[in-house]
Amino acid sequence: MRMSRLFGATLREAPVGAETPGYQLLLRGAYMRQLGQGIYSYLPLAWRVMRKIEQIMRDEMDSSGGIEISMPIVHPAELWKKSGRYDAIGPEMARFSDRRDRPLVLAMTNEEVVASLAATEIQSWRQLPRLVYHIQLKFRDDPRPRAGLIRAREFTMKDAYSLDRDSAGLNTQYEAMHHAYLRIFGRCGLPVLPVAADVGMMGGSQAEEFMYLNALGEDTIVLCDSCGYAQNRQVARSALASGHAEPPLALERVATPGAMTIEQLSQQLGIPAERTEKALFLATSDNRFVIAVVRGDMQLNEAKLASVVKAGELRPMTVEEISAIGSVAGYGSPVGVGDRAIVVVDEVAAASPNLVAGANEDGWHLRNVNVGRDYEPDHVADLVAVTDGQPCITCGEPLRTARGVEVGNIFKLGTHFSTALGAYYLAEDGTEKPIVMGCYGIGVGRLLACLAEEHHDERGLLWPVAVAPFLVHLCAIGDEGLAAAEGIVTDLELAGIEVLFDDRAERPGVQFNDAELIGCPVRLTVSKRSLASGGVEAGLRSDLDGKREVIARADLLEWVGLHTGAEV
RNA sequence: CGGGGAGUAGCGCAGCUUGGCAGCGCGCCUGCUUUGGGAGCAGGAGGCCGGGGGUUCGAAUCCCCCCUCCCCGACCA
Repeated sequence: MRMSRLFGATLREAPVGAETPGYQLLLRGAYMRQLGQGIYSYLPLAWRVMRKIEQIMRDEMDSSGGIEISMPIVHPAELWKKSGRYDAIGPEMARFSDRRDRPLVLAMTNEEVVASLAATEIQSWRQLPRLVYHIQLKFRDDPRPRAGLIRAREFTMKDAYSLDRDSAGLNTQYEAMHHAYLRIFGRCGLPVLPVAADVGMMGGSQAEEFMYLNALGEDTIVLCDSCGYAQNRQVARSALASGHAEPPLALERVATPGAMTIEQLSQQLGIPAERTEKALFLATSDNRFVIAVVRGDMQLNEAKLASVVKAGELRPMTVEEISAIGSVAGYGSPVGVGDRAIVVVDEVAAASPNLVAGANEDGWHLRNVNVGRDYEPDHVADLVAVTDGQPCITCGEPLRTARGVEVGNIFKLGTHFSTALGAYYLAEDGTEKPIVMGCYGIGVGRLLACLAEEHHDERGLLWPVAVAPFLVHLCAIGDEGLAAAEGIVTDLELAGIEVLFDDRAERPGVQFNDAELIGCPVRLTVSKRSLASGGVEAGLRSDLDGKREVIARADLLEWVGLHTGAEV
């Protein structure tokens, strides 16, 4: 490819608003341009990287028994109503209607379509297992897009769906996808960590996310360096002491004027926070009231609570709502008001006797509150957010937290979608059974963006060979260089090597800077000077300060193959 | 949605407080010179100053409304 034909020019300065280094370089290097919030055009360079990533995905999906299909991006709303997600999802899904007012949606993902296809195409156990996948645009009206392709609204996703007779089959395909994903990220050159994740509100029994650990990530991951425990904070647990062993004491009112927070409370009463409990008053989106209780020294993990009460999202109750159920903001507890809300108590708080809790009366608390005696919880469950330094649940060593970008996930769906959309098969024993599904996604653009964050230096991008837009960047300096370059390009391209040929009449400094910005693995330079010393100067992008060798034209292919592992 | 910030040439910015010719750097075009680390000289093109309304003799500048984009918090590949 001649650089003079490339669409898009490199920029000396990054446009405002591009905050992360990888995103800035992708813009400066003429890889992509923003069209609107969370919406991007891919220029030729990024498009080539995308296609290479996709090809790696196809390769690994196919060798895992997958078959590629292509499903629509516009779906009848009816389909999503059948699965229950039309109402469950909210404004994140783009909804519109056609000219006859039939409601449509833009695909966020394709479980419904796959289930609906399976309903017509799969009749017999003999046709299972199956794995279908496609690579296609998705639209999610994300409330807050950011960091370029790390979090876009329109994005390309590789999504695969497994169809099985039973959960044993699902487990097999799930495991296969787990390993395929590790190979995909490995081949692309992105370090990832699989972590256990929340299964969300659509049911499902197991989920893992593939995390690229980076400070710009939006997920918090809980890690144990000693035993390798790694889970999303949404589900992570730690080994926590369950409190003091002492017999329950008599309930006692205590005046605590102005003690609205745990900190003030423990100061006033001269007791540690772990001898208190705090009650959080929350409401579900369908306006069910929830009182969540955790020990005073711990933080509530809302994702865990939402999963217990099967709520999509939770909001704090208003002061008015809190008084309406007989409590007072700042002095709340389930004691005496527990029957007016769903009471969910963290298992550590439930096992801790004689805690100080709110009296549901302004300025008063209660001593020696005991769960089960003073109020009856509807659920006792793990509700606590893990924080740095807490002991690991498997080995007891201190945990640490890290930020990560979720670049892929695998998910055991079960039979929710197949039953909702009528995807049944006839089993060997003659009975009709629902197909057991799994789904497996990777964000292609997000993967590209993560690669840019991972592989760059102060001068520009630095692509791994497997995904580089071109293997070789050839700078031709001056008329002599330009004349000699033509033949070299032909040699390389005939050998199957992708060359980005800078045929512009730019000064050497401009060409070199652009080459470093664009970041192809090999840089070749041909000029009067290099020709005088016997050929073409060759160097690696990853070793800018390393020695550059002059290679005879006849030995170029060998040099490139040797230094990049490329087939020549 | 809540909080903070920004829209002026392709990109980066000044001008706005105190109303009076729309500017600077880079990039772009033409010519000459130059050719191993973002060249020099000369000449040039390019603007609904985000949009609408208002105040004023006069608005990029003051007032009101709207739109867009970015960043920080609740959600996802």
